[in-house]
Amino acid sequence: MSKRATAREVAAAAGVSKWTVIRAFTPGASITEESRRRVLAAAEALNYTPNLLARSLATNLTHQVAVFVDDFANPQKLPFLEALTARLQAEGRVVMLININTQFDHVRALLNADQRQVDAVILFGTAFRDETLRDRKLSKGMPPLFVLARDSQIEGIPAVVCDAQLALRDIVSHLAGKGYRRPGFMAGAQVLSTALQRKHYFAHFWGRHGISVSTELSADDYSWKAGATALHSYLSITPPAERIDVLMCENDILAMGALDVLRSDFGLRVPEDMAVLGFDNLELSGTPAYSLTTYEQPLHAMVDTVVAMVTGDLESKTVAISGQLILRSTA
Amino acid sequence: MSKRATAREVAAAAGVSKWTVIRAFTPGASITEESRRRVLAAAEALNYTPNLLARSLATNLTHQVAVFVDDFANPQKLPFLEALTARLQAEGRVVMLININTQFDHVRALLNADQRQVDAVILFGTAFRDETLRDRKLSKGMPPLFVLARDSQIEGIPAVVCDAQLALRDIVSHLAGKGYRRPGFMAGAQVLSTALQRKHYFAHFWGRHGISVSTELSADDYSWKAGATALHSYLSITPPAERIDVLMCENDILAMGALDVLRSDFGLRVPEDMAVLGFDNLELSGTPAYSLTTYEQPLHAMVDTVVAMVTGDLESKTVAISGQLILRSTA
DNA sequence: AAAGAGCTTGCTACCGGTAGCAAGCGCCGC
DNA sequence: GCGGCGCTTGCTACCGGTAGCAAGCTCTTT
Repeated sequence: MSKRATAREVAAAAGVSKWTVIRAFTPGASITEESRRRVLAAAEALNYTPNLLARSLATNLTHQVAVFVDDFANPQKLPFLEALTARLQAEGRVVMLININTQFDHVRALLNADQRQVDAVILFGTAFRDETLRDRKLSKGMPPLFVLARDSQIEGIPAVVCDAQLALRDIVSHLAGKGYRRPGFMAGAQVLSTALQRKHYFAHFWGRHGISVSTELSADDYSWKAGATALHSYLSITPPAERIDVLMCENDILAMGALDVLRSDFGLRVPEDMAVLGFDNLELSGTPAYSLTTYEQPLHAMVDTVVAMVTGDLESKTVAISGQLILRSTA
Repeated sequence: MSKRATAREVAAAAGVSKWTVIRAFTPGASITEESRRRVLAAAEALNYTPNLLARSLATNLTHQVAVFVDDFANPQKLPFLEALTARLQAEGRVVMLININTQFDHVRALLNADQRQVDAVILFGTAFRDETLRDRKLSKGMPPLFVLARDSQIEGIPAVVCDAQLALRDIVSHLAGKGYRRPGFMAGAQVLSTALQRKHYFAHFWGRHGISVSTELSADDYSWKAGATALHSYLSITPPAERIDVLMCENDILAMGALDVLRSDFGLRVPEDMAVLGFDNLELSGTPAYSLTTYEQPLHAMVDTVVAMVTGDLESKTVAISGQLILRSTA
């Protein structure tokens, strides 16, 4: 396992200077066809390819984009990651996947991403406090930040989200039309802003119908178990007559937990005894086992948009894109 | 947004040479406490942190590990990615997530990873042909390769897998004990080696009971839909009397598709009319809606092992780790 | 034939670190 | 008072590219 060949070595083999070698690998550079052929032949023989590390150091461009994720429980992350990596790779970028957790928090991750000179950071669905950035860090040339699939709580940091206002308007309008009158909301983790947005508009549009949303459940995190636990305790302490007749869950994973508790633990019928809605449209939400009414985020449009901002093809400012209500049997 | 401070600038501010600045940031370097304090104070003021790109170029060590993934349909990828990123980050490494697809194949991905000088490449559950590496690429100092959660088909490339032999021994022994006698196997994509291993041992251990596995279904990929479609066509063309009495699916996602078709489309009882098993133990496999009997891969042990190989704390050679049979109600 | 335009090539300087040599310095013992 | 040891510091050279200037060359134009 010998070391990689360098431009200098190729130059020696081809009988030119190393700068001519570089030019053979630089599109649009000034070089004769003859020289280029000789260099490429030598490069082929020596198995030379340019060292991108050295290039990045010199150009101050790594073509690497850091993606921060702090919640791997929601399967919805996977199709997003697939689309993000595919789109960025198509644009010649590569994803650095950073797991934000208690050992490796936002500050440390940002510092690391900056030291590695990434071209941009995408905060994918991860909560981010204002204080974090006040950590005297934003001051010096941090890479540009973008928030994906969650609202940006920070002035000047653009976000690309599913339009919660349109989504909840459609949802509430559908539910009100169906005759539901006692709505409840289940949020994942209270502090997060997306929860606030969805919850906010849910309450807002019910308010237009003269109905207030007084029941707010909160799950510990975004997982089946958390959704199941939250609804289980609600049903345990609330007599049937006082229960809500429709439950809007912040996402599908929570909704699935809620559905299983309703059907299996309490033997209730959905949607007759209680209707349930989710948000995301996971593959498994469409199965007969769940058949969950939900709202599909415009995944590809969101990813395309944030990638365009990263590459500079689109002005970087907060954008909300409309998704689609998916009617199934739970509401 | 000014540029990052460099060691040279900090040196000027602290009144020392840039090498002394470097030493203040190098653990164990020879420097007086006095100098270190002055340098760190200046660095703090200028918000200096070492540029890891430049360091990588000089040391030939990037502390970046490329992870190749070519199938984002299986939710099982997510907990693995979570553990992988967390463990590698704890070891001071960072994950470069590469999406292998038709636009960006293994050869291109390897070339790119090599040009970026990653310290290692982890092929996570991705199929890899011998020819790919014969692409006159392995010759020159490619980063070391490791295969995770799939067998290595290539001599000299270590793999970290769940022990299929033990797993299928336990599974078949359980099924035979329960009285099943007409086993069938559903594979995801025929060419992949893990499928071959699991299928191989499934047939092997049934053979010990004098029973041969003649029914082999194959799904187009690893998704709920593919599993559902495959079983649907089987049930459609096979009269009840000739059907298998237990179906082993290569993973949980396929098994879920199969379960929904059995129960919802054909109104059959599980496990009375046909038992079903999966492999992976997804979070949703444990829900009342599925309650799937499955086999849990030793996720953390596998991740710890491959990370130890990457960091050099463990000899790099193929390892199979035993998992655990999870008995639920489908078998 | 001379001059100028335009392409090609090599060069210096630089990106921001690391490695390891050698000089400077303080301190000790003899 | 001098030699020697050991720590600290600065230095040169280098990692493998990029940027942009300037010299060399060809070819055209007058």
